[in-house]
Amino acid sequence: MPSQQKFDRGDIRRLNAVSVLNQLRLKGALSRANIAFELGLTRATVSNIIANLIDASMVSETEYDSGRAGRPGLLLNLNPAFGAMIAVDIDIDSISILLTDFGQEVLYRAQNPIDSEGSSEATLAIAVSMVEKAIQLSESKGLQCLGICVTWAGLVDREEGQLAFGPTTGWQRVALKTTWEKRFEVSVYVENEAHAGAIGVHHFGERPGVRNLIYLSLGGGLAAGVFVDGVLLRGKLGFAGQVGHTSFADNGVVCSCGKQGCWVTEIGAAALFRKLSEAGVDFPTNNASGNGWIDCVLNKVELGDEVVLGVLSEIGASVGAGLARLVQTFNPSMVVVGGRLSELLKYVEPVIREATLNDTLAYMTDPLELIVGTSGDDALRGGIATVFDSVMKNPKIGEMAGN
Amino acid sequence: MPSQQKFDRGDIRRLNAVSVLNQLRLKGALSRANIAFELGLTRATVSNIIANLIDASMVSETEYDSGRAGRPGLLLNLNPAFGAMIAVDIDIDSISILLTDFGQEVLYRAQNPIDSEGSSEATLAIAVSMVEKAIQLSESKGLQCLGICVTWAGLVDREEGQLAFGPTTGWQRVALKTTWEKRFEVSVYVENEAHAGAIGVHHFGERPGVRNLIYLSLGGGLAAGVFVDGVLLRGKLGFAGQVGHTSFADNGVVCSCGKQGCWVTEIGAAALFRKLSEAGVDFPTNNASGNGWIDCVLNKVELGDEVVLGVLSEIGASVGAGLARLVQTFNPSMVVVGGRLSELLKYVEPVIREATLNDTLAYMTDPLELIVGTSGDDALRGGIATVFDSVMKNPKIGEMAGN
DNA sequence: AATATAAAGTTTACTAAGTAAACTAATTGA
DNA sequence: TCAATTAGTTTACTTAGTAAACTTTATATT
Repeated sequence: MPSQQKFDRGDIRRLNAVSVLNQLRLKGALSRANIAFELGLTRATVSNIIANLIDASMVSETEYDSGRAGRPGLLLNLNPAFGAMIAVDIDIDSISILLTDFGQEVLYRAQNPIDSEGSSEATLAIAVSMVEKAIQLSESKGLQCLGICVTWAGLVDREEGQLAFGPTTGWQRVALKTTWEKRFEVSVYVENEAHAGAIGVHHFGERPGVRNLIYLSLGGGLAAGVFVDGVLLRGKLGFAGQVGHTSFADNGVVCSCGKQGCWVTEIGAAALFRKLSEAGVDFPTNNASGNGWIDCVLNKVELGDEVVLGVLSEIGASVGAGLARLVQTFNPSMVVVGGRLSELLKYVEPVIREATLNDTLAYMTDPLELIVGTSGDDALRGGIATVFDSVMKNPKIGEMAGN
Repeated sequence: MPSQQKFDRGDIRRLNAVSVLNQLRLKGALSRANIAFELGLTRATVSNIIANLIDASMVSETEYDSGRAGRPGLLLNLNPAFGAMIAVDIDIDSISILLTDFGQEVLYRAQNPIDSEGSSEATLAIAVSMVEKAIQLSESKGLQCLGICVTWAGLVDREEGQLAFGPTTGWQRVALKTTWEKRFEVSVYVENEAHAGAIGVHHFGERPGVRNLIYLSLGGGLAAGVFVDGVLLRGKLGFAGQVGHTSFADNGVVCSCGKQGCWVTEIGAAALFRKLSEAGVDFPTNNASGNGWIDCVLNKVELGDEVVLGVLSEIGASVGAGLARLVQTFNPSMVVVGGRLSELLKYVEPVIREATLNDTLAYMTDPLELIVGTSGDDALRGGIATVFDSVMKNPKIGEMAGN
């Protein structure tokens, strides 16, 4: 099968409708004429497409765009009332959920702790109850749920909709998509946490639509989501970006994966925990498998604790050295370090930057935008973006008129 | 600007015409009905497109496809007489050229030595005379030249059509596209050698069109060309795949790039040269910067020289260790090791395979196809493919009727 | 040998989704 | 007040598909 098969007239309408929705997503309120200008379509065509989208209640007219000479344009927006979208992130010791409307405004946000050693059944039961609550809430606002995206830091089989393998939890082949789709009667998507984080930054970050982006998710685990020429790198089985388990230190620590000296063993949460202990820093060590101790360390950093900053600098240098490899490999325009540990590492951002540039051919990084530390919601936002994209790419024009 | 702008009716015809040409490229002689079945178009539509392509003389009818019940189909092929395509590869100590017709049959192949320390002017003068000869030859066969692709192991600025920086030669900003386009009056493309090699394998290799492929070009330098979901990874500036200069050995040799312990210093030609010397192997050491000595080593390997095989095994282990990082990063279905040194390394292919799998999560490589050693023409073939693709993607239907 | 069946390619009528250009509507500014 | 300007709609047209009937040319069967 070649890379692309045939195209027919339906494709052109569908693709143009997606382009229109994408404009509204990226730029907010726009008139038909604005959109026509941006896309190079005629006003007639855009009017036509918009009529369909309004019929489908995906787009709504809001206010007039006055202030200029000439007839004022009628501004259009994604219709918030079209429905609700849900993202769930299952982390090592907590589950987070985010509910937004179709206009991508947050309606609800919650986080519940889970037992980091718990079974997949126990964990998923909590997730289910959180989703139920979110769906109730959206229905109470008259919004039907458009889809649910679950993100998770492990290998994900998107087609089967299952968690294929979790390096930290040990979970294997945990089915989710089919079960939840039956239960909630909406489309369910499963994504790798780093991939979702990259999607979140790509969709909602400082440069929406940035075409060449490396997103590093650094917490208990370590993985990357990479956008290449505007497309998320997935690989043959969808497991691309497992950079945490690439060898890094010659005489490193034995990793959970069985190998020795993986990058994650030098910069992941376990590495921080180990190095802080070695440095004699006083912090709660009773629950190493959770994330609770990180708050304490964060506190110390904010107070300018030199010893902790020293440890972070050491880790930052290793973050940069590894990033350099990725930069040489991908030649991105932007690198974002996210995940729980990025909240700490942003205090040693210069170290990371220097280590990265130091190990990179100068030509590669001309210029390179490096951001350390994000909102912490990257994966959740990426989950929302995933639901949004799949709704957007399948507008079902005509089918859901008067819905 | 969003990832894709508008689509109009012209696009659909153009894209379908490309799909048709792609079928003919991949599968050779096909009838209109065959193509219609493969692409899911109607026979009427394919007939229509084919009429255009025959008008443009890109496609020709050859023989009848009898043997079945029913009216026999008229088999179609890419029309060799449509024109000639030229690929030039500028290597460290030689220039190679390949001339094919539009049916991708080789018409001429040549190789000339160059002074590996020579100036860019001197080198390009030789390249120009080789191209002139090839063009003369194609014109003597009544073929007009459709394009020239020049490949080169260094950073390439495709848009400007210049060699931006050559790590081995030290060349900087050597303009080529504009000069040659003026001189030869045809389109000229410039490509990085590893990218071209990947294109060559993707286009002409054992799995044409393989969607997730890592191609490693291993010679004096070391770089990768990577296909991700069917698309060649280029990166922001087009410099993606510079994996040779990623740090690899903790206490490694100082590299030509100024850093220490780059992967290329452990597995590139210089590494082989160094390790053979250390092992006391007797081979011509008078011209380390060229490739002449490799033939001698190849000879020894073919005779089963244990010491040389030992050195190669050592290098093979490092090749595999580095490949593992790339496999973890890209999750490919196929890895091909090409370039001059691959002719030697194929004798230690099991070592490379084991080292690769040993450092890779098992889930990633289920299965992984690894090929070490190629025809040696990967970049040239990729150059031909580049010219072909650009002609194919811009069929100029109607414009060149009766050409 | 005559006829049925099968498949390839063409023709015809139709349709969807663009475009261009004219038209109508609603503002600002001289 | 009225010209200029811009937004959105309407109309006539074009392109490139589809479906289905038709023609052509083969093989298979009686």
